[in-house]
Amino acid sequence: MRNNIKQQAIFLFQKKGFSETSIQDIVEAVHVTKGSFYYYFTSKESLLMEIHMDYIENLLAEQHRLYEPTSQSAREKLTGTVVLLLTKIKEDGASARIFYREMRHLQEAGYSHIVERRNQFRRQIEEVITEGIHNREFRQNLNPALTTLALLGITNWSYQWFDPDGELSDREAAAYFVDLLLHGMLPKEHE
Amino acid sequence: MRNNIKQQAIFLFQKKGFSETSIQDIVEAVHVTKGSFYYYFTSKESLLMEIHMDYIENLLAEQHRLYEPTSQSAREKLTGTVVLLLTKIKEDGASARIFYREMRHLQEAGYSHIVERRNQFRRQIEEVITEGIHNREFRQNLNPALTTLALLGITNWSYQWFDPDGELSDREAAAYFVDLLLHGMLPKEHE
Amino acid sequence: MRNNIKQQAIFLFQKKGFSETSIQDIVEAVHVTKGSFYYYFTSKESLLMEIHMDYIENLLAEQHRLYEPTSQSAREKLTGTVVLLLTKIKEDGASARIFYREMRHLQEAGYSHIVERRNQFRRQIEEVITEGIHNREFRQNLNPALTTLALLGITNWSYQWFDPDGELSDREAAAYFVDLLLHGMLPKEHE
Amino acid sequence: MRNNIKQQAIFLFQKKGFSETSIQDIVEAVHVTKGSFYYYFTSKESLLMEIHMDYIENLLAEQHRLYEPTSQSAREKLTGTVVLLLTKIKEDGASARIFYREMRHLQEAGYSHIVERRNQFRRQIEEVITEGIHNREFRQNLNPALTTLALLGITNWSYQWFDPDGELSDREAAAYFVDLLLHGMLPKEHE
DNA sequence: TATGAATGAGCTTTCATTCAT
DNA sequence: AATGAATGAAAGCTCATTCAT
Repeated sequence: MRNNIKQQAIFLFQKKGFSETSIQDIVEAVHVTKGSFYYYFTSKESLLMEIHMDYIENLLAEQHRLYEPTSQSAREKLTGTVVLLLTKIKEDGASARIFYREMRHLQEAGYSHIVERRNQFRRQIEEVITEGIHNREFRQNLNPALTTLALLGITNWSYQWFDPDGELSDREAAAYFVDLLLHGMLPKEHE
Repeated sequence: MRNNIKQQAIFLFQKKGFSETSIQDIVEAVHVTKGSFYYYFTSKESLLMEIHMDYIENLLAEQHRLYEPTSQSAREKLTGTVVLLLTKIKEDGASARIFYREMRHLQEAGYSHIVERRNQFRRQIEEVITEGIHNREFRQNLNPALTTLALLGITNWSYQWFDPDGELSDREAAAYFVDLLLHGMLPKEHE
Repeated sequence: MRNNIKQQAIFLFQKKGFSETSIQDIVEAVHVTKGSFYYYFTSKESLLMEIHMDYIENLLAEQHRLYEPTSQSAREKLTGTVVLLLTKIKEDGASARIFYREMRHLQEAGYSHIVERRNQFRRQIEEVITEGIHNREFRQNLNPALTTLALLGITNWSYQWFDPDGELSDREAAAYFVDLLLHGMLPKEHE
Repeated sequence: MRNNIKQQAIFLFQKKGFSETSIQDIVEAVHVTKGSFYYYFTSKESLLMEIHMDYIENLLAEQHRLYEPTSQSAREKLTGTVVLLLTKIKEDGASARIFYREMRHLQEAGYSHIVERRNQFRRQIEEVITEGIHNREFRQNLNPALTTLALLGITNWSYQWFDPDGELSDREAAAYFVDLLLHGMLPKEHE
């Protein structure tokens, strides 16, 4: 039940937006009464918070799993990150879209917490890039912070156009973006 | 007056969101009455539409001006595009954020129109890239559509973190992103 | 309209209690819509506050008028006070009952204000009694504070049983209570 | 358990009011579940009725014990009554305050019953006064009904200001009020 | 050109109560 | 004896919009 409500809410928040989705909308979709909703959740906003928490904690856990093996090169980790983010769209696209759009409806305390976790995710990517620079896997004059923001821009923007049922698969898109990021748009000198 | 209302609305929509901003909020900010608002605008949504139209039409006009001179290389046009988009944040940040966040509140007719104009902007970037491939300015196996989406991802995501009053200027950020897109992250072979 | 709402609210609050009276109840009695209510009052509680303010300010004004003439004896002032309070029941009984019963529904700020004004009314009665003791109009071992509380107890309790349409008039009740307070229940010594 | 619930309810009803106290509030205070509440009480209102019954029956019993000994003078009985009522504040203040404030939430049948018992208490005081008049303990032109209401006003109003932990004890307050009622405020003639 | 009164639909939330277990 | 899930009605309040002036 609790989970049922959450799933329907994710679907509706993503489709119509948090403010535009009423508790009525949610309980109608789940075929229960408003009373039931408030038996399981203390407020509409606490439901949103829970959705945010589920999403970011899961993402951080996957990032942790990805970066753990010390044997991997920075380049492999970076590729893994892009794949992770694009794959998430297929599986968790609705949650992700909510995450990047409805955060402002959280109240101060929850908001700060989510921002902190979100920054953590970003900083860990920055570290991988810094590592790659030291390794000489990447070029020396890269700016890790800006490069991370570029990477996140590319992947997060995908939530606006990527169609999991379209011709282009998540892995193909990820592969293309990694290649673009690594090699750039210019022809190789010997071409 | 009309313009006054629009400016305050842009500020409030950006700060609090479209749904969270009431007509009351707007008219209080402008120091007029609700009646006045409805003298100038037929609905809250038509005001939003107008804000969207102003933004996209202005953007398309600037794109037109940028791409017109046939003497320019694809690379120069691309650089210009990134600079244009990042510069807009400083000057028009609020409108831009509304544009990418509140579009869903437009009703069908307006929505489609905006989407069409937005696609037009995107396709014209695609064309520049295609041109550059033919020119051999860019490498031959670039995917113009995906590359454009990467470029838009990087620039549009900037609205989430770019601080016009921060240390990094809009031009510096643009320069870095263009360089990253063109050369990629890997070291040059002879390095 | 504003006043109309207030009058009906006073009637309903007195009859059913503040919490038990819904905005719906009030607007139905006035034959307007809920929207109208909130056009005139910012909240149910602010309406209650206004009722309290009207009541206590009016009472203090009447007390002021009563105590002003310096020619009057303490005894006359005291008589006037009892008459004032009992007369108010006939004219303002509903407001009075609300005043002594629903104060706790005011929020902190308003509550403190009302308490302060209420104490002021009480202290001014105390002063009259103190004055009468110095004058030797009253006996020397009276406790002004407790005597005032006794007087207020007698009059305020009247709101529980006094029927303005009954056989006993307000003036008769007042006369009796003044006499009782002044002379007590015991027979005179020479009786 | 049953009693536990009742005690907590008395505390909460007195502190927050009947309507403002939810079943949830009560069961949380007792550390049981809502289901348990309804195992012991049929409704919130029946709990209130029971509190009222406990209070008034106890009060009547104490009055009975007080008035029984035929040897006592009317004056002694009256003094006993005032002491009884003021002492009750210290011991049963919460119940008393509920009694005089929340009666209106009882439904018709229970309400009438309580009113009847309450009147009985009042009438028995009236009888003592009537007795005292016949005895010539009190002056001949006393009105027993109004005098009783004055006495009840003084004592019941005490629930609004009397602080059992303050400097003034219940017995001292009672003594003062009895003295005031018996002798009045005026100086003795030979003073 | 501008106002202010009025509306009605809808919102989030609370709560006494029921009932199968 | 006690629980916890579920309900439905109603609460206070907000808000885009209308319209006579």
